[in-house]
Amino acid sequence: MLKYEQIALQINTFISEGHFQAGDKLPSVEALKEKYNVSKSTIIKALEALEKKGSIYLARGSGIYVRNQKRDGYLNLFSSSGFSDEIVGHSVTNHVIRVDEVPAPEEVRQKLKLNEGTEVYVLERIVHIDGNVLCYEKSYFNKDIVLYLDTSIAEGSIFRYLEKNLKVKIGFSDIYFTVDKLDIDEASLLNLSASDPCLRYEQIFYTTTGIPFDCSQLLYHYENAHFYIPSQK
Amino acid sequence: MLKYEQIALQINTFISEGHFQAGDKLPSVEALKEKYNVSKSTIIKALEALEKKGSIYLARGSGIYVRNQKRDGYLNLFSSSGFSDEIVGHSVTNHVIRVDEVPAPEEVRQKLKLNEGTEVYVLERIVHIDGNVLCYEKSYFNKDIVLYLDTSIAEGSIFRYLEKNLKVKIGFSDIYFTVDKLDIDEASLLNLSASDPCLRYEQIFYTTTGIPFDCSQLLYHYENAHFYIPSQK
DNA sequence: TAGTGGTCTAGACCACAAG
DNA sequence: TTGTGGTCTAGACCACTAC
Repeated sequence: MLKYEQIALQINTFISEGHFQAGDKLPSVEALKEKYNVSKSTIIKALEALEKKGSIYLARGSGIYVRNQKRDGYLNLFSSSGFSDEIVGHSVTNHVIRVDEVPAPEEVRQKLKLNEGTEVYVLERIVHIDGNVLCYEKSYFNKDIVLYLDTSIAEGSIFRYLEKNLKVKIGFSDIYFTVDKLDIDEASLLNLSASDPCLRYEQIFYTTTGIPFDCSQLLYHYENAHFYIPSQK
Repeated sequence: MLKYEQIALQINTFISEGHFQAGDKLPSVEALKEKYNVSKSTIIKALEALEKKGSIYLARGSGIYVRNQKRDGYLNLFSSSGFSDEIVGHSVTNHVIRVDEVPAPEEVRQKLKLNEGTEVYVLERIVHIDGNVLCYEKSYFNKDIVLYLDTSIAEGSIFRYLEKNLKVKIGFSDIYFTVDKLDIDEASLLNLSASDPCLRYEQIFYTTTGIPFDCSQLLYHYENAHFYIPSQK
């Protein structure tokens, strides 16, 4: 683990353990630099990582402050590679509907940049949070990257599996979403009624080298899903 | 303007002028460093800014590549301080319903950290995009920061006015949203029907020194509003 | 193994907030 | 004016990709 990551982690842990209130001032860069025995740039790099996550804000000429904590139960769309890591203190369970290997549909082929006839993994599952339906998810995976997938893996955190077991390096993603009405079939999956609202959410994940390997479509339950984005100018 | 900002701007302009396709490789850090006559760190800082915006991605050991361009008409929630700057090639117009000075409601007082009885500006307006209703917006402004506001200002870009005229330094913001059904009054504002879907969106803006000065509630039209987030691991 | 991005340092200098 | 965050440099060394 890199120096700046370690420092960021330590400071973050210290904050989330409740040693600071929102608005509290942290030690100055100079002080932190001496505490951790590293150069100024390294401290700043660590602090910028925390700022990006929404934990703190850096006020030039003034100091380093703890930011408001996000509302409980809100999904942070910022650092989003799956839910499981995000919602601390809530139980997330996945109910797998199916895992299959099928020829990639036209639309998926384009998004994953695959040739005609290429097979992909399809995964359908329902995600529950604290026993309530959070969303229905349909994902397609490029088999060149996601070498293997089965139901028991899909019941857990796929991204953790990809990183730890398959050594996939997840780089970035594109998120697109819009609000819509549910059709009858979709409604039954979410225990809702036809024409109820939903968030239609699409996310395409790329490796660090820019290969798209996961194209997912999600339907979020309008009463159970809430979102948060820490944004910066 | 800072060196790294200038470089970032130049590279970005070059890309958006269409000199590159998605996936194209940019010159190496070494080459850029010589081209712009700056140190390596400065180039990297510029590139990281572009990466954050979603224009490029940096692949260690491989190179710098142009990222897919976002879908047309999608609002980029990442760098979001108002719409006007975001949606290039689309006409955005604001129809102001009212601008008033009122005692801050309880909820607003908490979010803007104001004392009881403090007056705030309220602004209500409808935002149109290419002639269609995009959203209804109700904003409250801290009068200590937003010293003056009137209808003609609210018809334009408030954030540009705040930065240029009032020298407000916008730092960061918290975004919260959820999907919901419209009630009758809300529906009529958006030219929709009661119980149609909508995106209920709230954003609290802070100055660079952490003072909350704008607390806005928006209702997005479910057929006309689409969103995009370039996300990174 | 060559080339590319990324980390880290030490230190000069700048820009802003707050007293 | 003081202290604090932020930019920028030059250069050593590291980690990864792709051949």
